[in-house]
Order: sequence, then C-alpha cells, then structure tokens
Amino acid sequence: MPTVLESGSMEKAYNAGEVEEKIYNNWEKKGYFKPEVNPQGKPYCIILPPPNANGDLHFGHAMFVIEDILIRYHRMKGCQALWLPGTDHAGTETQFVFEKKLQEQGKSRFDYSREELYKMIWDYVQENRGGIDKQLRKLGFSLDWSRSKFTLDEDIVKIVKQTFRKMYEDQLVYRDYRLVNYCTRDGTSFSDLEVVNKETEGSLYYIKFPLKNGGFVTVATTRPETFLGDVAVMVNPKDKRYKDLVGQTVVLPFIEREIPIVADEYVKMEFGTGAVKVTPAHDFNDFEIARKHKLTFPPIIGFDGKMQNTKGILDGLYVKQARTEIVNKLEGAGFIEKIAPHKMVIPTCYKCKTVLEPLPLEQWYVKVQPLISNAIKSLDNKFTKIYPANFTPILKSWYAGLRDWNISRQNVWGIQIPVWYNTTGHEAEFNVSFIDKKGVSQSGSLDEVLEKGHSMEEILKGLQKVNAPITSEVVFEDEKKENGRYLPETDTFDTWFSSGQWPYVTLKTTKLGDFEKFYPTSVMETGYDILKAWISRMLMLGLYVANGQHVEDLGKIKDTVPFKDVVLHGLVNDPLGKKMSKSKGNVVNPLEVVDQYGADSVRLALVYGTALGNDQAMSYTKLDASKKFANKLWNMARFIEMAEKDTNQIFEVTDSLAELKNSIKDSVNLDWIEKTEDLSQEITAYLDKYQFNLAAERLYDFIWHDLADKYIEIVKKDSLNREGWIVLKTVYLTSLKLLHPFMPFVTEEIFQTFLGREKSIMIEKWPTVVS
RNA sequence: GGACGCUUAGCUCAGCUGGUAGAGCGCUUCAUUUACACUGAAGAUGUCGGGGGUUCGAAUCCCUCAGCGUCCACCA
Repeated sequence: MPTVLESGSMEKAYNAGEVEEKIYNNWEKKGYFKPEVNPQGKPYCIILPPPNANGDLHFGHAMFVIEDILIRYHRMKGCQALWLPGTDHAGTETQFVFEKKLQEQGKSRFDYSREELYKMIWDYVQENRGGIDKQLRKLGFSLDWSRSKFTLDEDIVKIVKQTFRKMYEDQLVYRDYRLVNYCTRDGTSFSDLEVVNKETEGSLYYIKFPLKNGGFVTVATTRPETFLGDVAVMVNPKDKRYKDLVGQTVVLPFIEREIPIVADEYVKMEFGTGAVKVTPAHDFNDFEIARKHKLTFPPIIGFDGKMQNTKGILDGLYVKQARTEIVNKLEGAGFIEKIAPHKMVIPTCYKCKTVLEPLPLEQWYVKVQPLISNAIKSLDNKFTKIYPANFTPILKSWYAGLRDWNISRQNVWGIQIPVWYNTTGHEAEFNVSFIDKKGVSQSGSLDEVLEKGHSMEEILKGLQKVNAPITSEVVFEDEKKENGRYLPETDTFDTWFSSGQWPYVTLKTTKLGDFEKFYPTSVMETGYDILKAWISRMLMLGLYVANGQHVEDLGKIKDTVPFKDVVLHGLVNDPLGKKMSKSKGNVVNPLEVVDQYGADSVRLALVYGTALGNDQAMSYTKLDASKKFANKLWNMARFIEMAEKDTNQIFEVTDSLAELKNSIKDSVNLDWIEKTEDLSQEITAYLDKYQFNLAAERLYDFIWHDLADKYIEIVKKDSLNREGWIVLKTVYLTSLKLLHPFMPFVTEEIFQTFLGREKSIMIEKWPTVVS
C-alpha cells in the first residue's frame, strides 16, 4: 500500500545532486546489486572490463552505462543478473607511471631488486585504489561489489600460472630466440599489436661497399649505422645486373670484415639499387633470411639503445648519434654514393613514443594457430556474435594475419612467468644482473659473479634480470631438484595474457557455483578500440581455459565461449569531435559533468542520438536536453501528486496493464493503456537488439510529447474523472520502469515518492505484455 | 598499399530487413500568475556527398567516383 504523502512534499525542480548518493547507498545496503535478489531467475552475466586499478574514470568508462542498462533490464525481467566488477594491474601502463615518479625523485628501476620494486609499486597502487570504484558508483552502476576482483589477487594469479603450465605441456607456449619489438627506454619488449607505426620523412642512403676483387656494389639502406653488423649482401637471383656478383665477397668499410654476396628471391629488383645489406640482429626480415641461409647474427645494438661490438667505431653512441657519425665517416671516405629523401614507417613505443629497436631476445610465445582456429569457429558458427556486425570481419582478418604472440615482458609489475632454468653445468651461459648485499649493482655471467664470491642466495635476493639461453632446461617450481642450481624467469606476462582469461578466472574465484551458473557470460561490452587487444585474446584463451585443453568439438566450443554476445561502443570525443588526450589538453572529466548535470542526464546523453559502435562528440546541448527531461519527469510526478493532495486521495495503481484494462470504461483511457503496452513491447525489442539509442529516443518522445503534452492535458480538462487519473498514473509509472535502466536515479526517486521508501523500482517487474 | 566507418535541416546527429525524411539545439509567430519558462501550440528550413544500376518505388540494396576519419601493413 502506498504511504500517505505529506502535503507539498515535492520540490519545484528536480535536484539530482541531493538524491543520487542517498539512493545508491540504499540500493547497495539492500543488496539489490547481487544476483541473489532473483534466486530463481535465469542467469545473466556481464563482466565489467576491468579499469586500471590506479586509474581515474574517463568517458570510455562512462560508456559502460550500456552494461548497466542491460543489467538493470534483465534484473527487472527476473534474471539472476550479475555484473561483476574488477580492476586490472595494467603492467606496462602502471610501471610506466611509477617509473616516472621514481625519475622525479632522481631514481630509476635499476636501483632496486625485483622484489623491492614490486613491493613499491604494489603500495603505490594500493594507495590509489578504490578511486575508480567510487567513480563507477557515482554513475549509478549496479555492480555486485561483493564479487570484485583484481588481476593480482592470489587466486587469480594461481590460475593464470596454471594456464601457462598447461599450455606449456600442451605445447601451446614455447620459448624462442628471435627479434622482438624492444623499447630501450621502458626496458621491455612488446607484442606486435603494441607497436605504433609512424610514417616519417627519412633518407635512403646509397653506400658503396668495396668488393674484395676490386670495384664496388652499392646498397640502399635507411639504417646505415647497422652495416657494422652486416653478414651478407643480397641480390635477386633473376637480377641480370648482379649475376656475376653472387658468390663474391664484400669487404665492409673500416672494419675490413668480409661478407658474402648471396641471392634470394626476397629482394625486390626495383627498390633502391636491387642490392640489399643483411643485418640479421636488427631487422625482422633479415633475421628470417639469416636463419634460412644459416648466417650468424651478431647484435651491435644493446638493450640500452647504445651501439656495441663495432670495434670502437660507434661503441657507446645512441643509434641516432651513431647514424650521423657513420654517415659522416662514410662520406669522408667516399663510400656514400648519394642520399635520397625517403618516406618510411618507423615503429615506436605506444607508451613513450621512443623508436623501437628490433633486438634479439629469448622470449615466451603463444602458438596462436590452434587458438585462432577455434576462435574463428565460434564466430563463424555464431556461438559468439558481435554487435555491430561489421566488426566481425575486422577481427577475423586480424586473426588471419596474426603471428605468434610474444607474452614476455621485462617488467616487474605483473605476474611472473612461473618457470625456472637449470643452470647446472651451464653457468657461463647465463647472464644475470642483481644488486648485491652492499647495494651495488652487479652483472655478468653467473660463472663470473659466483667466482667473485657472491652466493646463489645473494644473487636470487637482489635479482633484476636473468638472460637464460634458449637451450636451458625449463622446470616448474615443484620440479626443482634439491641440489640443482636454478634461476627463475624474471619476465612477467603481457597484461593481456591474464586479462585474456578474465571471464574464466573471475567467475572461478568469486563464489562457489558462480562459474557453473554464469559461464559462458551473456555479454561482453567494451569500446571497439580494444577489440583486438582484448576481445580477441579472451576468445582465444577462454575456449582453451574453460575446456582445460584445446578442443575441436563444435559442441564443446559452443558451451565454453567466454561470452555469447560482444557489444561494442564508440569513442567519446571532445565537444569538437577531436579525440580527448592529455597532451592536447582537451580531456573532459566525466565526474565534473555528473556534478553539473546529474548522473541520469549524463547516462541518457551518452546513449541518446548515437548509434552503437559510432563515435560521438561530447555534447553539452544533449546534456542540457537530458537535464530538462529529468526535470520534466519530475514535474509530471509533481502534477499527479498535487492532484492527489488537492482531492485528498491516492490514485491506486496496479502492476498489470492488462488487469487495469478490464475495468476501464472510457475509450480514450483505454487507448493510452494500449499505447503503453505497445511502448513496452518496442522498448523490449530495442533492448534485445542492443539498439539503445532507439529505445532512449522512443521513451523520451513518448513520455514528453505524448504523455506530458497530450494525455496530461486531456486528464487536466476532465479533472473530476478519477479513472483518467488512475490510468495516467499507471501509464506514467509504467513508462518510468521502462526508463529506469537509462535513468535509474530520478525514476527511483519518483517511484519511492509515490509508493514509499521501502519499495524500489529497480527490483520491480519489467512491464511486458502478456498476450 | 589494404580494411572499416562517415558524408541527411544552420549546428550535432538519428533513421538503413526499401514505401518519396526525424530529434535536440537554433530560428519565426502566438500563448501563458501555468505540474514544468528546464513550458505549450503552430510554423519555416533538406534534389538524404556526385554519378550509374536493381525495383512499381531507394536516404535505405548493388556498382563507381570524391572528401573526411579510424584501424591495419616487415619492404631494405
């Protein structure tokens, strides 16, 4: 029964700021965010894409309102709706931020052992944690906070390590020595996906290499400084110009090293001079070629970005300086034929924009072929569907060109790759760097440092980095023999390796039975910008992890996809349509906008008028319109409430429109009930098809331009007719329920004003038409 | 060099399983001690980027061209 209203209980205008926090806290206290509010319902689950644990809310996160709409809708439909929150440790990102802080204090990561550094970053993240949760609450997100997870939670780390071990046993991960994209500033390698290719105006240098038998061969290169590491000159076997040169010997300038001229189809005759220098240690193609022709690959660029092993010619110089230096030298000695301007693409670090160097390093790789094949099966058979659909071919074409995935990162902040290397008998081949007990940095081969009197315990304690040869014996913690001498892998996993298992690891570690109940999850909703980085990895790893092995069976694939639907939203740009970025200084803080307009208005403005998957420019006029709409809703309620007060009665409402219909005599009122039934059917259909903009527009239009502008006027003219008031109030409250997923706070405030504080619109039944 | 998206009213954008166009803001006129001025009523404004095709009929499907944007790509 509705409570008796106090006279004049409603303010003239709706004040979002005053009610939102109070309402949210009440919801949470009552436990409405937990799936257990509908213990008998069908499971429905969305896993929140975990924001960085130490980050702040931005408009991308605000777009998660789509997930809240889906969750609230399904909760009202009676589902056991679980929206599971969590945060990500964001390895590279976080360590990058932290190292910047260290730098400000005049320190660097190399001043600490791994353990110390990890502890420091852990504390730093703890300090900043919780901010993002508060901010998500402000937007009204009905997340089940009792199930919140962090990627570095012990139970999660354990599963991620198990996955790795399983994959190792199944030969889906392997270790290899090959070129990686290495950032010499951040001190780590990256996967291909993290490389930002930048087009720049460079130069093509034509260098005359002297032949042993006299004469020259001219090679064209964009990287003259690397010729000191060259192992061959290569021409196309069909190239008549160089027919006689194949098999001859080149004598490299200054260092007088002799290298062969070889033939390979790979060389394009029309490019440059048709003769190319081969630098296996610092060029991806050359590396492959060198393997094929069984050439050596001496590295002349170090992990510090400085030249090395150049017989003193360029040693110690940074690559850029080295280039200028060597070009001058070559020019002075008459080895430069010409220098031509040349458009080229250089790989840069997505974090710090440093030019990435291809450097040879032992790393762990995921063998992607079997995983991709299953991921594609799940797409082709529509076990997982992507909305909007045009993102499906984008993902598939990315899969098609994917090379094995480098998951090793030379970061401390992350999940350590859980393997050990047996050094026994191979001490000379292992390189270690560590901080000794006096706090002094040491490095060298294991042999050397042991001979200097450092103990194994001391090395392990201060360990910063191990370079284990590719041939070393790999063991897991429990496989170590008592008298063995082992060094741990010091690299950590690519963050996406752990977050790629997120739907599985979260549901496995929240509440007993969650996994069985909620996996496969219903929807994965995120910005299209992480389709490749994240969605693709979850699909690849999810199928594998959930089955505990690689499966071929379609039925099993169907039952173990990490999510049935993928819903992708677009980017929120600045009011002028430009991408928001800190460096441009055009970042708008969504929380400030919430303070100004109210969470409901921000939510509505974000879904209204933008088709799914399309970018939008943040719009103040849309925010104004949304705020006016909230106020309109409020005043509609106030109108009804004032009528109740004036006539000193309560207009009783029923949940069921169908039931109400039976008792209605006036055909106009009947019409409005039917219109509302149609509305609820339309909104339901729109939501089921993820057409949030259309649902929002329809609700806005109906409530404002039908209900308020027309029906209220009709009822007003015949204000002594109680039936009209009852239908009006019922229709109004019904449309509020339909609107609730979009604007949870106003709709709740109004609902409770009419029906009492102990009721809640968020657990009301979704108005569906039973025919 | 590929792929995807966008091009619709002055501005920002919806609409696209085909039936000759919609919203918000803006503009014009009027109303108004009104639930709400964070209001209502009426109205003006568009050869739906250009060209071609399919169709009884296309903003919506196909082809093509142009401009813009985004993503991808190891060519020295």
